[in-house]
Amino acid sequence: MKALQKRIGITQDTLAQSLTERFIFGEEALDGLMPSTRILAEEYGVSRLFLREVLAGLQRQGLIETFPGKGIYVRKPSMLNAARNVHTTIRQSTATARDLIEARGNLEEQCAALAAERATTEDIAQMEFALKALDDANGLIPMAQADIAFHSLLAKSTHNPVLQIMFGSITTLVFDTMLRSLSDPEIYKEGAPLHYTILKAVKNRDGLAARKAMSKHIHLAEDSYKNDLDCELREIAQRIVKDVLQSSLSIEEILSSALKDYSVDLGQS
Amino acid sequence: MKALQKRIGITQDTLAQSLTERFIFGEEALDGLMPSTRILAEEYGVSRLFLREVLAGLQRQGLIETFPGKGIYVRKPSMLNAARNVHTTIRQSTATARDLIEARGNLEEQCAALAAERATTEDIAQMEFALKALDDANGLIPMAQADIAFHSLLAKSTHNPVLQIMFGSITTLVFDTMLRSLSDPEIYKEGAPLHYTILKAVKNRDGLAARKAMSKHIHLAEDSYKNDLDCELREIAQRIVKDVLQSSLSIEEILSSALKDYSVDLGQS
DNA sequence: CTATCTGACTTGTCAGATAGGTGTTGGTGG
DNA sequence: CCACCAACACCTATCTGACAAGTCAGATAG
Repeated sequence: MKALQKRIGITQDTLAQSLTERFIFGEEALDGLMPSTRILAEEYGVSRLFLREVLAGLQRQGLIETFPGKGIYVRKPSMLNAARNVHTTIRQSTATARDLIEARGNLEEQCAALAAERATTEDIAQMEFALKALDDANGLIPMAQADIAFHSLLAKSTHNPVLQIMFGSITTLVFDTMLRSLSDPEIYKEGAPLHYTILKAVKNRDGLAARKAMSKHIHLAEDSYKNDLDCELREIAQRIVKDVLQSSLSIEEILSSALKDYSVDLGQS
Repeated sequence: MKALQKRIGITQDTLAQSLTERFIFGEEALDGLMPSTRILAEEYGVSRLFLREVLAGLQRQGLIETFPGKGIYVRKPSMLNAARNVHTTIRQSTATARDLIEARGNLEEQCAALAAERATTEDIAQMEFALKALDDANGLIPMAQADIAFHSLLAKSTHNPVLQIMFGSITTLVFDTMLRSLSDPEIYKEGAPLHYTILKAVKNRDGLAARKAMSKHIHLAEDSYKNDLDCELREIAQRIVKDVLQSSLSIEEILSSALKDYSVDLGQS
C-alpha cells in the first residue's frame, strides 16, 4: 500500500496543486465550504494527517481558512497573508526608515499617477470611505489600519495587479512606519490633509498633482524622523508599541492581529 | 495536562516565534543543525506532531530545511522562497505582460540608478559573473536563471533591502516573461547587449545612463510581444514551456525547481 | 588496513482515540 | 402553534504509540 502510494507519487505539492485546482480555481464548493478532512483524505487515499499538512500549507498561503467545529472554507486570496511570510523572512535584514521612504516613494508616486488615470468611481468611493474611517478612528491601530487601507486602495486603483503585489510585499513595513508617523502630532497634522489632496487629484484625473502630493506625503517623514531615519523599522515600531500603546506585545503579534481580517480584493477586471 | 497547556497558551504561532528567536536569530545550533523533533517536542511539552506542523510552517517560509534521516538544518533566508508564496497567492489575479512591464520598469529603473551610486566592487564582480553565466548558459532555463540573478544582484547593489523585497515579490512573474523573451531571437539579440550597457553605466557611476539602458531593456518587449502584451503571464509562460521546451510540466513545477537553490543574500551591510 | 554490517539515531507517515466546538433536530413546556 | 432547550451528529485540533525508510558512526570480520 505504501509502495503503491509511492508509485503513484502523491506528494504534498501535487496534492496541494490538485486541491487548489479543484476548490480554489475550480467551481466546486460554491458556497466556499470544502468537504471535511475525513472525506477528502479517503477520497485521495491518504491519511488525514497527510492531508492536514497540505491544508496547513494552503492556509498559510491564505487560500483557505479552517474553523474548528465548522469546516474548511475557501478564502478570497489576500496579499497580506502572503506578505507576512515575506516579512518574517526579511526580519533579519536591516531595513531602515530611510530605505522604506526611498523605495515606497517611487512605488506610490507611480501608483498615484496611474490611479489618477484609471480609478473608477467605485475605487474613489472606497478611498473616500477609508479616509473617513481614518478621521473617525479611535486609537493608533485603527488609524494605521485605515491608513493602510487607503494606500492599498490607491494601488488597487491602478488596476495593475503587479503594483498591488509589490505594495503588498511591503505592507507590514509600511505599517511599522505608520505607527510612528500617526503618533507624531507634527507629522499627522501635515500628513493627514495630503490624503485628501491626493484623492482630489485622482478625482480630477490630474496625475501630476497626485504624484506630487504623494511624494510630499511620504517624504514628510524625512524631515521629522530625525534620528529615527536610520533606525531599523522594527526597532522604531517596537518602541512605539511599548511607549505609546504601552503594550508588551511584540510588533509581530500586533501586526498579525491588525492585518488579520484585512483584505483588499485583487483586481479581477 | 491539556488544560494546563491551554492555560499556558502554546499556539502554533507562539511556538514558531519561540523557535525562530532561538534558532534562526539566536546563536544556538551554530552548525545549523537543530535538535531532533523528539527532543524539541519533549522540551516544549508538546507532541511531536504538533511540533512537526510548526516546523512545516518554518520550512515553508524557507527558514529551515529538513532531511529525512539526518535532521533539521537552519537555512539562510532567501527572498525567493517567500516570494513563491506570494506568487501562488496571486495566481488568481490576471497580471498581463503589460502590467509587469509597467510596474517592473519603474522599479528596476530606480534600482539601476541607485546601483550606479552605491554598488561596491564586489557587487559589480558578482554581476559580471552572472552575465558571463548568461552567455555560457545552455538551454532556456539556465539562461533565465542567470538573467534573474543579474537583475536580483542589481537590486541588491542598491543596498536598500526594501527594493530587494519588492523585486523578490515579483521574481516569479519576471521569470515567466524571461522564458518568453529569451526564446525570442529578436528580443534576445537587442536585449542581451543592454545588460552590459547597464553594467558599464553602473561601473561609471552614471545613474542616468543606467536608468535609460534599463528602461530600454525592459520596454523592448513592448514592441515585440504584440498579441502577448495583454496575455496573462502564466498563459505565456505555459505556452513557452510546452512549445519551446516541449515539456509537459506545469510552469509552477518549472519555477520551483529553477528557483529552488537560487538565493541572493540579503544585504546585511 | 579495508570492507561490510549492525545498531542507534533521524524524519515521514500512519491508524485510532479523545477533546472541544458548532449547528441541527426533535421533543417538551408554555 | 410557538419558543426554548437538550441531545446528537458532525467538524477540526490534537495526542498516543507505532512502524517504515534514510543516514551515519563504529564495531567486526576478512
